[in-house]
Parts: sequence; C-alpha cells; structure tokens
Amino acid sequence: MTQTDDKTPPRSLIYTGLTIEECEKVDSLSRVRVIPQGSYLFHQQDEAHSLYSILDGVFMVERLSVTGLRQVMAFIFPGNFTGFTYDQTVEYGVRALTPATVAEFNRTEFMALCEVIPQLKFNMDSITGKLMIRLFDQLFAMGQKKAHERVCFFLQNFGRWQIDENNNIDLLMSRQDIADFLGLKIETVSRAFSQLKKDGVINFRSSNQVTILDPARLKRLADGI
Amino acid sequence: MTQTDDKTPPRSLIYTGLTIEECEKVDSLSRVRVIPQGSYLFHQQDEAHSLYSILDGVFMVERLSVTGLRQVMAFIFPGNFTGFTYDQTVEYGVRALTPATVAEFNRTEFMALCEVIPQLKFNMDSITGKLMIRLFDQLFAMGQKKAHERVCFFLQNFGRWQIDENNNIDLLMSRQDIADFLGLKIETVSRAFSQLKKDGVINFRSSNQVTILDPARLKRLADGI
DNA sequence: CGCCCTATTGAGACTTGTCAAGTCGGGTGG
DNA sequence: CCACCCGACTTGACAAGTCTCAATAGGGCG
Repeated sequence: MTQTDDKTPPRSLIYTGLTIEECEKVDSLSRVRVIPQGSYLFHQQDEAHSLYSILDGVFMVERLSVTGLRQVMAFIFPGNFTGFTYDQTVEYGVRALTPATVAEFNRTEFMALCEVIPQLKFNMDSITGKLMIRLFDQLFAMGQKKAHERVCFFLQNFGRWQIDENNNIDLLMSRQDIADFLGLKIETVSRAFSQLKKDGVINFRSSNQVTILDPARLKRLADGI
Repeated sequence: MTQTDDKTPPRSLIYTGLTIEECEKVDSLSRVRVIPQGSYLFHQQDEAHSLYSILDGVFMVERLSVTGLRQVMAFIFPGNFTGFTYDQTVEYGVRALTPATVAEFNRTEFMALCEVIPQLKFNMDSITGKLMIRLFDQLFAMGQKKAHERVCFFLQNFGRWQIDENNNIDLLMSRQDIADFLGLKIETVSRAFSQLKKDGVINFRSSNQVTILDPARLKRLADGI
C-alpha cells in the first residue's frame, strides 16, 4: 500500500505523533488552496511567506538558471511538505503536475507554533532530513551513473509512490521533465526507455504508462550493479 | 575577508546570536578532538552518536555505493557543523583533508540543549539550510554544466574559502577528489585545468596551487554563461 | 480526417571516458 | 648531493556515450 492508493488523502507527515488537540491547533492555522494542474504553487524568487502541506496531487520542484537551463530537483507527493527556505525568497519553484490541493500556512505563525509544539518541529526536521537524503541519492546518480541507470533510478524512485498492484506507473510528467530531473536530454531518456523495453525490463501501455516487468532487474540497474 | 584568513579559528556558526552564558553552556557539552590528516571523523554507516563543530582544518564529505563508486558531496570548513542525520547511522563519511580539530558533542545532549536554547536550534536550521542550497547548486552543476564549467564551479566554490589576497588557492584535495566531486574522470579534470591555463583563466604555481588570473571569466564559466 | 504536440528514431558531431605512455616532483638511500 | 623510485598528474590516441539536428511516428482533439 502506498500513500496515494488511499482514497482519503494521507495525513501529512507533520502530524506524526501529535495529540488531537495539537493537530487541531495546526489545522486552525491552515487554509486549503486548490492548485490547477500545470500552475505554480510558488515561483523561484517569490517572497517566502508560506509553507505548504500537500493534501492531494503531485508536484515538481525545479530550479532555473539565468541561462534558462532547468534542473528538476524532486517530485513530491501528498503528505509531504514544501516551502522551506532559509532566506527571504525561495530558491526554487514548485509546480503542480496534477490538479492539487494544499494546506497553506503562514510561515511566521507556523514557526511560532513549532516553538510551542516541539514534536511539530521534530517532524519538520525529519522531513528536511529525508529530503536531504534524497538529494544525496540524486547527486550520486547524476555524478556516477550512466543514462540508462539514471532512468532506472528515476523509475525506481517515482515508482515508490506511484506504482499500483500490477506494477503500472503513471508518468505524470513529460519526457522533458524527466530529462531535466536526470541531467539528460529528452532523446537520451527516450532511447533509454526504448532499450529497457527491448530488454524486457519495462513495457509501455501508452507513452505515459509504464509497466515494470522485471522489478529486480530494474533495481539492479538503478543501483548500477 | 574569508573565515580562513583569520588567525583565530572562526567562532562556529552555531554560536550566532547566543549570549555568553549560552555559549558557555554549549561549550561545556563539547570535547575537543584532534583529527590527523587523511583520517575519518566518522565513516558512512557509523552509529550517529555525535555532532561536530569544525574548529580548524578542512574536511570532505563523501558517499560510497555498494559498487565502490564514490561521490564527494561537499568540502567543509572551520565554523561549519557536521554529523546531521535523521537515522540511527550516518549516510556519509567525513574525512580530514588537513590536520584538523573539532568540537565533539553528544547528539542527545546537544538536541536537548536545542530545546532549551531556541536560538541554537535556529542556528542549526540555518546551517542545514545553507547546506541544502549548496546541494541544489551542485545538483544543478552536475545536471546541466559541461566538464570545464564544472571545474570552474569547483574553483569558484572552493576558492570562496581558500583564496588569499593574491588569488592563490591551495588545492587541498587530489584530482581524484575533485573528479568525484564533479562527477567526472580524473583525466577530464586534468584536461579542463590545462585548457583553462592555456586560455589564461588560471595558472599553476604547482600542481596543487592555482592562481585565478581572470576571476570574472572564471565566474562566467562557472555560471555557464 | 487533419492538425498539433509530444515522443521516438536515425545519422553524425561532439564530449567525455578508457587505456597507455610520458612527465613531474618529493622523498629515500647510496 | 645525486640517482632512483614512486605516486600523482598530464597528455595522447582511440572508444564509448551523449548530444544535436532532422525526420518520422503516434495520440488527442477539433
């Protein structure tokens, strides 16, 4: 069972270990917002006034350079939290890959509540920590792995959230998004997919629906073995 | 003026904004340790029982895979802090590039003190945040930049701490370390250095001492412009 | 059905990696 | 003090991987 299999949105990770009263305190600070598919929750360089808990939908974290290049930093899912920053402005943009809903918190208010409820602070740290490990893994993949291994790494990671009982994955993003996530060109991603299909590791039901035929082999490839 | 220019080791970032009494409380928890050049402060997979404030010396953060590949995640300097983790074991190793001294804290005690001194917690978050931004930049570099641009990116970043008034940088690490940091092969790094020298951007006083001849050009290259 | 957008495929260029030889410099021992 | 040795770095030639550019295929929608 993955989180996205549940009909009800998963309870955000920030609520872990909180009492009912504490959860209500947190809730009372939040305002639910609906985000249309394809639009931004916030842009890179926006004022950092809010934090967001993802209730439903999938988002993509991206970073742009002055030269117009884009690096996709992560894909994030319901239950996760975003908007962290250590500056006046956020260093990345977050965009909805699906229609989505989020709970929006005023940054200052939320921080203040963290002082009152240490467990809430702890949960935030834990989320940050997981994000960090993710970044480590991605950095490793980009530095050390070949194109087809990176593509497997992507499928492995994205699949962890998106996969159903038949090993089908809905790719919610474009090939360009995947390429920018992996530091590859769109054609290279496409070729890697084709090769993996030819090798019987995956199959396509449609251009955006992959079936993992050989999960063990996929994992080995993702790990560079 | 960079931190490493000072004769006295820079006061650790964790002390920012603390009262004298609070600083003393923090100090009372710490135990100074001397780390010989080349040895590890801790290894990947070690039990995460300590946190470290770097008093003197330069360290390298590395992550190994089961296949024996290595990704260098960062180079860290006096005033910085390491040992963060969100698990029972640390996900990375930290190795001294120079003879070094650190202040070691018991993780549990330090965390407890963070509860008592909110500013201390805030400082920790701020350090984590800066680390995160660094990781973002590095991820971007590895995903989007060419070999010679990455080498410039490295010089730009490492130089920020290491450079003296004559634009000389002491490379404290081997070419292999640089290569593993940038996701390149040692020969590629070497060729990039040679080309940058031929182009008059840098010069070598010795194999480990670079002079930045054209900082503006170096920056442009590092930014991929 | 035709259009448009995205994805795939192919051919060739370019970048980076691989392997091997050569150079440099520091340290050791004669 | 010099010769040698060793490791680290550099350079060269070639192979492999990835990118670029261009053409083709496929799916969704009017």
